[in-house]
Amino acid sequence: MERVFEVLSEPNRRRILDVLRRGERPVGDLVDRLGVSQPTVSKHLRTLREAGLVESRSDAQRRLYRLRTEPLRELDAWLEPYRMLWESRLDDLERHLATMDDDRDDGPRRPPEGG
Amino acid sequence: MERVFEVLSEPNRRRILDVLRRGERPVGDLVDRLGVSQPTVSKHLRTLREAGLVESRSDAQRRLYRLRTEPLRELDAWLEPYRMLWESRLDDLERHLATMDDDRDDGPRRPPEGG
DNA sequence: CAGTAATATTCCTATGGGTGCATATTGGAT
DNA sequence: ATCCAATATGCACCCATAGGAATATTACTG
Repeated sequence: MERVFEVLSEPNRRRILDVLRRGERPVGDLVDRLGVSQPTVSKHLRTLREAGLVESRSDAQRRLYRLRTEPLRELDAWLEPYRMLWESRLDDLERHLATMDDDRDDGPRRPPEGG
Repeated sequence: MERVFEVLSEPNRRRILDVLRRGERPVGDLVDRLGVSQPTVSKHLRTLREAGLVESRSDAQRRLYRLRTEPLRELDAWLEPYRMLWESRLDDLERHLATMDDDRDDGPRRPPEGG
């Protein structure tokens, strides 16, 4: 699970998956579509393969890559208990309350001026 | 989206969310439950807050943190087109075929042995 | 104001990841 | 064997990040 998130955090890898969602593709195709170097694509494919997100088969010199859904199913399963939160009306209530006492505290802390 | 994946890739942060799923909690509670140092928890909470995954409100010296579902909904939306893949029977067919010509190629390449 | 509890931030260091460039490997054709 | 096309790997560099230890900040109490 940890690895799945790490792997999916890279934008080019998600783009690769987006392409493979349409079907099997050779590396060269992905290189063209992503507009990044061939070694970079190959490395991302390796990462994806080791995470089980894609698999490959050989066609002469080419390698055809295709999607594997299993890790994505696990991700979906991880999400499930959270999904229940916003699918219940409970969440709407909480969001309503949150709107009322809005106390975000982003920005950095500043020292008291003049002292 | 990218940031959401990065943030969720950290195990302690996912554990924090798992706890907050049950409801609002002060930092000290999270420190106890996770068994990691207080500064570490505070840093993770900051990361989570900046990613919109949690929000906080003050209760005297304490800060109560609670979950925000919005980024998780986005994650869920990202998953949607992929979910369609395994929800259609098409995927079962593909997996069936994949079982037949199984040519994973993980491990490093080895030179041909002997002549 | 002094003291204390709860939490946040800073500094430092070690580590992992992405990319470019060069090169190795694989498979097919001649 | 040689040459070419397609893809994979190795190496160096830089940037981001997690964690520990120390310290700062905030809020309450007397």
